[in-house]
Amino acid sequence: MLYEAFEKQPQAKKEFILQVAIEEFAKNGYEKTSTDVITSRAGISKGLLFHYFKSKKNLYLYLVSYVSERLTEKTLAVIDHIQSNDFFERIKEAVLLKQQALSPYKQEAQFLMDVFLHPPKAVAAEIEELLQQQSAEYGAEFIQNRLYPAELIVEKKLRPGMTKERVIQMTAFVVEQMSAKYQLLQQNKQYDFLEDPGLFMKELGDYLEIVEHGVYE
Amino acid sequence: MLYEAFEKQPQAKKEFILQVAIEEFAKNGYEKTSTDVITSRAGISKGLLFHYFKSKKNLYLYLVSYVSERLTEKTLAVIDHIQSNDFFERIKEAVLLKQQALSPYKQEAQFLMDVFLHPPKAVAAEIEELLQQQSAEYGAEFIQNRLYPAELIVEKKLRPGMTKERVIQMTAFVVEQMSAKYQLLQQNKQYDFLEDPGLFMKELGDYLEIVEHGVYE
DNA sequence: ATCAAAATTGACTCATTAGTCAATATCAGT
DNA sequence: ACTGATATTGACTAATGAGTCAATTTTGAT
Repeated sequence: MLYEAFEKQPQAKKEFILQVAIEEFAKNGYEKTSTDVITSRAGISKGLLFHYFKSKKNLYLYLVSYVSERLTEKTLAVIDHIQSNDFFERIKEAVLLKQQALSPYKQEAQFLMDVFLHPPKAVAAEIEELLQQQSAEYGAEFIQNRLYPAELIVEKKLRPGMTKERVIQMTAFVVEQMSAKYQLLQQNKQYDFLEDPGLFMKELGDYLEIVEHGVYE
Repeated sequence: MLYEAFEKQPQAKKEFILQVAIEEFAKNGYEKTSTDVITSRAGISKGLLFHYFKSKKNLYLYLVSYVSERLTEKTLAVIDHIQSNDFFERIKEAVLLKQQALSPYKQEAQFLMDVFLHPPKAVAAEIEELLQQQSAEYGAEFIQNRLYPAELIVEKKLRPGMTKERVIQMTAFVVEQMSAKYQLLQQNKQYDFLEDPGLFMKELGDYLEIVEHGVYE
């Protein structure tokens, strides 16, 4: 078993160590995070951390996997509670629900977003592989289809030349880029959109309304 | 005069040193760039670099200023060559022209984009200030108005409830986020959109077409 | 209580890096 | 050629950080 020394520790201790590590990586990024700081904050010796994980890189990859799994779980749990049966309403509802569900996991969300946006060169290849595997395992395609269900797009109302694929592509683009944009604002502490999704949802709503009118009729 | 020891060097030498530094910072980011590598590649001693710039931070800020000025210049030069008188056509033309104009300055473009996207904490405050000042000096507002000229939006054709401001906001959002997205692809060497703007322009065109239909009539 | 295995420590190594400074080389004016 | 000023060097310092390991503590079985 990989990391068996670590895994056999009591759950509370494991979680505390991971939490500290996530905080540090989220705050400083991979390179600038010091294992000395992690160990002293977590109240364990340096030797022990390396006994558990062998290397900083392994610790980081473990965290990526751990956080990704947890957040995917939360996202999945939320996705079935969506009520709306209109394509665009549904997306707004989904974004809002997801935001709410993830609001207790701000550091984790920030950590993961950072992994995607600035994968440290030292671990880029391994991360790619790991996320690929995990997105297969957890059915990223399935989630995508729940989030942007093609069958809710009213084909007959589409403008000539417009396709469902293009609708989905543009909508996903808007949602993803908006998330990234506000993530950046949040990282620079200019806005906390997990606390108050108002501004974010307003801008998203404005854009989606334009998209809706842009693809239909 | 700031950095007078450096400024009084022959132009060619100055440019070579700056070029090397830009390359290194663009490739590695602020933290992971080593002054040892810069000096050895530039063929000068370490002491000399610090004689010129006092600190790594100063060198970085100097580069931000230098690159930002040069690229803004190039952008300004291009902006008057735009022919199109349709709001959306004009934007596509502008993006393409700008892309072409900046294609000999790939490293610089990447460096600057990186400064915006991941400002190193150690210099974040100074950068903010510097860019603020420079955007005032070089008339960022002016450029913005040339790129997204409100007077080319046909007010009478706008849907009820739609405003010119919202059109501009959404259009700018799409253009900026597309640039950021492809910048990231380029950084990960998955696509070179300065060499071949085809894919980029296709996606941008698709989106802008939806926006156009979304705001008019 | 004893003892072997496992957990844990923290001082140490080795590599790296920003920044310094005394020594040396170059140059300009006489 | 001489000299003072300026340009340039590169070995050195001090700090930091990943990873190691011999020594110590804890644990659990008998």
